[in-house]
Amino acid sequence: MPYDLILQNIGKHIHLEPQEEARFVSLLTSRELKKKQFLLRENEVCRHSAFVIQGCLRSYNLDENGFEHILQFAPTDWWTADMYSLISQQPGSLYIDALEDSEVLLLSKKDQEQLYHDCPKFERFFRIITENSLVANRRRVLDNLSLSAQQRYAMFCQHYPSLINHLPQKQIAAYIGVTPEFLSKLRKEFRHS
Amino acid sequence: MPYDLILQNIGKHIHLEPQEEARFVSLLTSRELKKKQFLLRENEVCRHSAFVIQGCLRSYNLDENGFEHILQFAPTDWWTADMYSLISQQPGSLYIDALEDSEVLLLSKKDQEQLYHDCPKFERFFRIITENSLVANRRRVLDNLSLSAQQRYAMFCQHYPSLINHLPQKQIAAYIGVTPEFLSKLRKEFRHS
DNA sequence: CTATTTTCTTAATCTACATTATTGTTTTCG
DNA sequence: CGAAAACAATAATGTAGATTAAGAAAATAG
Repeated sequence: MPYDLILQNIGKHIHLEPQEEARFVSLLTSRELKKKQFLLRENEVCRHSAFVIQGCLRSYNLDENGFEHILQFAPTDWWTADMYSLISQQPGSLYIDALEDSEVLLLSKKDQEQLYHDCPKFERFFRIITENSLVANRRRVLDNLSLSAQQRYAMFCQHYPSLINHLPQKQIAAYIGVTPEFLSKLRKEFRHS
Repeated sequence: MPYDLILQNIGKHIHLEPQEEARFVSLLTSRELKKKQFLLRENEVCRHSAFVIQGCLRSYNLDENGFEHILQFAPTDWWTADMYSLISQQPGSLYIDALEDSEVLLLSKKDQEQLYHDCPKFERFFRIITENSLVANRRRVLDNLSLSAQQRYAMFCQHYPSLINHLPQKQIAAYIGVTPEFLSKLRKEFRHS
């Protein structure tokens, strides 16, 4: 069964009894995504938290010129959602799609809130991973304000070594905030230093 | 008593019984900060969550050239902390200081976790405000990637109208990620359009 | 109230990064 | 497999925003 990974993921922060595990997995639905297939589009309402058990997703928006800007990569063992839309149940601005053939487990907002109510441990779990995500995003805000493109690329390599050889460079460029052409230049300098 | 504001702040998301309110406020300590006085410095361990009841704080870091980059303004009715340091209890990279004479209420990490344990409602409260902060920070990451300085300034004016006339421009520049000189130029264009 | 410090404006010059264009390479897929 | 599409490298040119400098205005302190 494909639930080992998500139960392990939760187990990093809270301990679940067998019947709590059973209850939890009973709420999950599975969904396969082919490469480039969308889990969510701009202006849709996000109704689920998604946990990646295979493959890799990304969430991004489009600017007024149609360029993509990547908010998050979600490889295996990561959670993803348009948090603004999920919380407010208003149309969001994010696209979420698959960078390769992938599989996700979905937990609906309604079930998630019911879980919080029935078993506060789950609220603790999501409180903790939300805190961790907040720390990472605050770090990224400050990095974008205080580091050069060269330094941001170095940080990315350091922080996500497994993604570097896995993702097309243009995706990394759209994450650190430079054009693919400029990243190509940066990498050349990198090699010679 | 100066606890009305913080109880109201909490009351926006959860309902507390009188004895829960009493328990909560008994854990708070108050601290006054003169303008420019620090609540936290780089390399210190952050041991408290802070709630501003008077004045305005800011959290920022220094880049390799000694320039300040502002992560957050915390006016009256806002929470602030170095979340990375608070969670990990490792030395952090943030400075937190007062932009004007201010007063904060402090809740220690230990007491906060005890509260979570004794009364899950508090965990819900902090889960919710952490989610809201995450949404705001993700929005800011994408704005920094996809908007021009002009547009980021316009967003700031729209999102924090009360801060615009309250803060020195150089602080706003250090928040949106431009030099004060360039912001001055932007504002001139703004006026003539 | 005055002196000092901090903040704001303006303008000239500079640079990190964007844009555009071209060519070569790799991946995808029928 | 072979054709098409996506990706990457390189280089010439363009520009948003940085840097430097200097003076004016405002806030602060003594």
